Amino acid sequence: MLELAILGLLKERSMHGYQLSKRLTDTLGGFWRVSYGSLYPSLKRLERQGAVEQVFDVQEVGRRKNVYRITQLGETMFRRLLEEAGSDATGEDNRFRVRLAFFKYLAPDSRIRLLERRRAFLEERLDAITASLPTQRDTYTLSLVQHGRETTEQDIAWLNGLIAAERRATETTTGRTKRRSTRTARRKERTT
Amino acid sequence: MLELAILGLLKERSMHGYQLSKRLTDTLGGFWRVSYGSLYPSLKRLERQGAVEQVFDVQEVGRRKNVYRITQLGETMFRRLLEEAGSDATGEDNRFRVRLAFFKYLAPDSRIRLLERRRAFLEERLDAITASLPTQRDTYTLSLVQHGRETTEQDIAWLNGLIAAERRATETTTGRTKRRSTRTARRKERTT
DNA sequence: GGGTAGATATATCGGACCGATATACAGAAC
DNA sequence: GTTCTGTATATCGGTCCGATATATCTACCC
Repeated sequence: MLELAILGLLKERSMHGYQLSKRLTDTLGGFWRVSYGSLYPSLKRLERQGAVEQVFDVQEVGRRKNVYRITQLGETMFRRLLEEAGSDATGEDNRFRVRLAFFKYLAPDSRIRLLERRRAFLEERLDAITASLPTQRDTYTLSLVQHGRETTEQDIAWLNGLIAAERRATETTTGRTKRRSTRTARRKERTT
Repeated sequence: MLELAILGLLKERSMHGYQLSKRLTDTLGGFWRVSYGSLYPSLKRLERQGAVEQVFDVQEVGRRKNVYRITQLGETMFRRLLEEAGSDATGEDNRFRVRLAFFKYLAPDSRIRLLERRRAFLEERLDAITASLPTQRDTYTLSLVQHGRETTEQDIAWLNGLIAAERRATETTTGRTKRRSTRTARRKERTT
């Protein structure tokens, strides 16, 4: 995940570790502050693999700053990691966030596929939460689970918005080719 | 974190690993499904430390099931871990969820203190998010960050509810003992 | 009986990531 | 001048994850 994030950020412009860390906490909306204990080793690993390389600015004399630039191999790695079907929609929530942050590099249909898988995952989580609700006898765990339910519902609503927008964009593009087809009725087909 | 969770669950009743895993995903509202790759080693570690011990049920003959019971030492450890001011309100979100799940074992004033620290942390996060909003030029990261902002706001509102409820409970209790003293003015005294 | 499918149950390995900690230099504040 | 805050890199021990392997129990069908 970290490798994907680093490569994705370095695609935009070359940076050093400290900057990467800041940009990362920014684009991830405050969740997941990367630890330097993972960032710097990861950066070195990527350099060893030839995915990134150091940029030596002649201007900079005094202060030590390890500025990295993404290589061709790094670009390829980035594509592979981004496309990879892995446990991205599933599993830890930040996994999905990182992928979403680099959605612009993904093909529209891949985007929709990923969003839908994420939604399916969250709907499963929602079902599990709802099922576990009546078993909560403790005030605090009850509140915790209820709040979790609401948050999950809002996450799903947000995803629905993203999916709809993505479809609209696709439709407009294809619509330019094949005129009429203002159909928006989509089949929900919940696998329950 | 896992140790705290295990001990807290074993306080209610003795269980084996598989049961612990299920109960944990339940009480945590679907976030954080513990991996067996951390659960079983953790259980062994706790046994080695004398915090838990195996229960041998004579009835059970066939199937191997390692049922664990919390010991006196384990109870002490649980107290320590729960009380511990560590990076609980701060840092990873599940840390806080686990603590909240065992709030009933915490003194009311400790509860309020923890909730307020959590709120302060989330407010800082909210500020950071708001500050980073105008820098987002990408549609997707913008949406991501905006959604993060809303989620954080709702988290804070939820915390406010919990804090209010906690205060109401405290007030009623102390009111019964020492009549007047509707003092609610709290000194924030941020240790910055 | 035989087959197999799915839930229950434990275990381990390599590696990703964290949290704490140390170090050092820059610029501003006073 | 000194002190404080922000920038910057580095490393260590340890927790936790994800994949994988294995075995048993229950339930169902043929």
